[in-house]
Amino acid sequence: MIPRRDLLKGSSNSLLLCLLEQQPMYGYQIVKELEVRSQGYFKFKEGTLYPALHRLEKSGLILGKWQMLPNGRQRRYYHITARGQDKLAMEKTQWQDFLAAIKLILQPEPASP
Amino acid sequence: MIPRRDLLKGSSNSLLLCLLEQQPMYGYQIVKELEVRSQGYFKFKEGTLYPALHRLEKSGLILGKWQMLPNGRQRRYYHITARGQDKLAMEKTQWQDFLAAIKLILQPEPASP
DNA sequence: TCTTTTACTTAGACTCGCTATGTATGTCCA
DNA sequence: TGGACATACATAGCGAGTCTAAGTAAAAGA
Repeated sequence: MIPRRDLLKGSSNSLLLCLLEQQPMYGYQIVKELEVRSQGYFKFKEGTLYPALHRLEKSGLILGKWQMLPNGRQRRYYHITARGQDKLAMEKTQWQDFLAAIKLILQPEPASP
Repeated sequence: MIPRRDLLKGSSNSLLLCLLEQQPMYGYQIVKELEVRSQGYFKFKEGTLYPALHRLEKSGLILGKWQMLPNGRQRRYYHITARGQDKLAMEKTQWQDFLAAIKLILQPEPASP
């Protein structure tokens, strides 16, 4: 199985919002979580993930909060915002529309009788 | 319905190969055909389509042949090659894998008992 | 101590879809 | 005849987003 990660373009935002809707997470955790849940398919690179998170935060769709761990280390936990939830709902719909359009090409409808 | 054409990235090659597998077509026809079949969803721009066709031809996946019309005009008909058919079969599989991975994120599997 | 893992950041390359423009001809209608 | 519109292909340059690659830093484990 060869993952086609270029298919990701345009979907990564939705994936991230979707994860963060389920619970707040930090970057490194997101990478691991995506990999585990997709059974190894998604392996976000840092160069993909962090800029994406920064973009989402800048757009007000997520909010990052630094959190201090007992051992003194810091993690940046991202929470989805209300705007982010609206956006996610919209993107899910758009994703369905896209799939439907693709299906029409791959399996052309027979002409109506 | 707002088409999310950026989802197209990485899928346009497959779409084109898929169309051309069904029958040889020329550029302008492809644009129209995609729009009709997808019920208006896909509206390839020239700046998307023609470079894509050139790339596919350069990779040996399709083959363009100029054809003279009775009225003296020329059209470039593209045919899928054997390599193109192999590639398409592979991309369909990869597309399924991608969908499966997405689904795992959107609808997390319940933990096994 | 040394390696691996955790954790975040960013610069630069590359791909690919888009806008915009150019060329040229055919068709339809007034 | 002239103008508008559809047909038909091409490409330069922009922009968005993913990747490679490198840097920083500290905890955990061998």
